[in-house]
Amino acid sequence: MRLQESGEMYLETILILSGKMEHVRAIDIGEEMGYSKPSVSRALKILRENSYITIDKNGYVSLSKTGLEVAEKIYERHQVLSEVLIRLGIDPEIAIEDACRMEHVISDTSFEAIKKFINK
Amino acid sequence: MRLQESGEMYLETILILSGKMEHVRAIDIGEEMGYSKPSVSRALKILRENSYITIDKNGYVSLSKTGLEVAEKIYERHQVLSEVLIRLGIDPEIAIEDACRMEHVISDTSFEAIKKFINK
DNA sequence: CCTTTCAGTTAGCCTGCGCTAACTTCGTTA
DNA sequence: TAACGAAGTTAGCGCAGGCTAACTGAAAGG
Repeated sequence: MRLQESGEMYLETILILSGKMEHVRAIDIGEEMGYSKPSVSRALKILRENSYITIDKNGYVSLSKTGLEVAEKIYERHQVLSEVLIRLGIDPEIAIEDACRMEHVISDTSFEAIKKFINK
Repeated sequence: MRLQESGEMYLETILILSGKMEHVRAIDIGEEMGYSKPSVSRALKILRENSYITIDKNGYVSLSKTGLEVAEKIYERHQVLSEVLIRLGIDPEIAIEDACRMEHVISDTSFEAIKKFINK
């Protein structure tokens, strides 16, 4: 199952929250993303059914191997793209917003080229 | 009415086709974009209701002032972003595909910064 | 111990935007 | 003139992914 932009955002959010708190629950994800509980509940169900995450009996959400791979890939893009835009002189707030949308639409090829470019 | 990515693509396509042919019809747009006639018909109806285009009695589609502004804005982004990616060494085919998705998600601010960057 | 609160789920709605099937309309051609 | 083909429209489906309302179940407090 091919993950949509929405699914990628959930995985990235889970990764980020995992760095901030011991246990990540659906409610935390909803608060972070500004979504309602049912929206999160359904999204997590789909991610779980496709083995991107696991949810234990306490409701704690963890990324699976593939989920982590996706989340890290998107998060790296987020970081690198923000960095590029900020270096071009854009206000960090706007840069981050734009990076957040661009991170889902760029091909691996283009992203690698951009990354290589800023690393020199 | 805030235009979605889909609406922007239709306007951009109309602009491009206007440069290639005398009169642009719904069927031409559908062929160019790979969409069915009903999809195009409905999209054009919405664009017409929101005054982005006009359609004369022959079925010839024209961009209105605002429609043309949007189309040119998107088309410029398309050109500039493709150019940037190609300069980074990316295969033109991939560069164009990526530009085609990025053109809808970048803020004016970031786009202007990127444009300024490649112009020197 | 009962009640409240919090987290999560289920049911079902809405919008955007693809699609097919089937109809209309009109111009060309046998 | 009858029929065919091309273009456009209407009706209605499907999926993604938001939402609210309302339910369940467990923990916590008076």
